[in-house]
Amino acid sequence: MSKRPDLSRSDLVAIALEPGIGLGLARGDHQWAIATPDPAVFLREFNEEAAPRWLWWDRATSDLLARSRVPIDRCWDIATVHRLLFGGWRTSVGEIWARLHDLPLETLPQMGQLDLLEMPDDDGDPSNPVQPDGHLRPEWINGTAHTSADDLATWAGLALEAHRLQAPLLDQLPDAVRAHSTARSESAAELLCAEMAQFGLPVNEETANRLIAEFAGPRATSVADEDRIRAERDEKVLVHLTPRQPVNLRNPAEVKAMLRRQGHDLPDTRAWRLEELAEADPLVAALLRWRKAERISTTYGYAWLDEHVHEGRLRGEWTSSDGAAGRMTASAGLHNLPAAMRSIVEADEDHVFVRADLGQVEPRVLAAVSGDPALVSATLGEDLYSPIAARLGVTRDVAKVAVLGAMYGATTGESAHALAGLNTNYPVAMGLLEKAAEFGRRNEDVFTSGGRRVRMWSNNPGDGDLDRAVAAAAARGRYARNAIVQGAAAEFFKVWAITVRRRGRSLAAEVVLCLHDELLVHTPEASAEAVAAMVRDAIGEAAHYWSPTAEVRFSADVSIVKRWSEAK
DNA sequence: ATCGTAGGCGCC
DNA sequence: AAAGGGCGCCTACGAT
Repeated sequence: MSKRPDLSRSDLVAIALEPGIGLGLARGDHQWAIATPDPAVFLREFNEEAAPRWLWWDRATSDLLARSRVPIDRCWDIATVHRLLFGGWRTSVGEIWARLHDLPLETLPQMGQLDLLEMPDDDGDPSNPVQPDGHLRPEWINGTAHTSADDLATWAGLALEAHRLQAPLLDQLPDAVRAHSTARSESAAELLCAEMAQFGLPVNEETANRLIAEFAGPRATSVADEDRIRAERDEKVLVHLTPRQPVNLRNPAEVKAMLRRQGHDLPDTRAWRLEELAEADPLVAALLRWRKAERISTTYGYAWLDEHVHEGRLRGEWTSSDGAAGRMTASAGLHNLPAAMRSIVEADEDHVFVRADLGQVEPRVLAAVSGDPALVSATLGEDLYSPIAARLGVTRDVAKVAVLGAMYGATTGESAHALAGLNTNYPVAMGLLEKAAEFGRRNEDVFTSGGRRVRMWSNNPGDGDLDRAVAAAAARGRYARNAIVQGAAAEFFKVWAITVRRRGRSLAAEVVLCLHDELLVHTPEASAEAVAAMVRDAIGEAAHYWSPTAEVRFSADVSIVKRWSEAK
């Protein structure tokens, strides 16, 4: 193993890092072991010199890179690409290796279980990362076996081998070129997720405390105090009951019974059903107000603040493709913070947010992935629904509902009539959706335009009830119909996000939030205008890289704000 | 006690 | 306008 690798930009170079130990690299048939307490320093140097495409096993490396802020743009994350290829999301390095080598999953060594008594005696040489049965050794996967830079070089070498087996699987997909490009963009998005988790979302804690107090009352000083605050909140609803009686408002069945006694016979007590009754019945109005307050105090109250907000940063876990169709997910309320609380998200001193959200992204994505000429031409203007409405001879609202209904699988209501018009005027797009739905009903996996496998699920084999089987098939049809659009939109969005991440670096701009079609970029005030222009320009760049149909137009609302809640 | 599920609601 | 797709997270409750 030589000391100093000679890398070039076109190379694919596998890396494995372990702080305190060093850095292992592998390229072609060569491996390099560099013993150093701070491997990121070396990696940063190599990256500046040559910027090859870095290859690594999984999120563990992304997390290390995010922590040491190594500015990497081009990468390949084996676990992320595995999720693209196989669908689903629960996976591990051990399972990935096994599937790439056609090893039985039943014999997969269990991580973290010290079955000392059952240790087989023909376990082989523990310094070899590969067991005699072909599986990877758990201590190598969880890193406890990485005790030297040489070990890291070996581990990087295995990542290279995994890539050699993985890349050809992308070639088997209908659009191999596109699938490879998705593999690269999804890998970079995974790195972005590690960085967002690390950086956190800027929050003004003072504002947060004040707002929570407004919605949920003061911070409880004791358990008894907490009970008192809850009882007071409940009382505002119960006071409307005649005769007065105790009702557990947190139990939907009791609430339903309470409403029935009040003369409202409802199948459930969901807010949209209650809203139309609220005007006439003060009890219902009070119940809706109660639910909002209860929501904030239980989910986004002081406990949430204490757990997830520290030193002005809200931090949660980010995953780049956990969603069924490959959407990003985030914990700690980052994706579902109530609108009423978004004013707590505030840029640092001398900083602002550039906030941008893609307009009508899903129907535009449908146009791109189907190539339907009529739908493509509808994307050319600012508003996509107006030309559709004109073509169908309906109002814009009806056209919108119909298009959304077609993508979500709606079967009833006002949109049903307009749906027929969609079928005759946009047969290519509607045909693609129907084809996906048919796959879903038949319980066959579907693929996004970028090549992501979206897994279907089977019925309970023991459950022979025909109605339920039919209902399940219909549900899979709606699911598949939506997944090919939602999933492709997620892929396009991620390309946009990583483009902004890359181009924002020289402007000190940091992507701090991704929300399906919306980006929040934390930016020094001085470069705000430049970042806003870049974010806008990045849409075209992302579309050029991603879009299967070049003519489709995408656009975004971009604004410069101090707080997330501002502007739109 | 601990787990999974259902109803509910927040967001897209 | 209709109530269709996705996610995370809360409480209550029944099964284990």
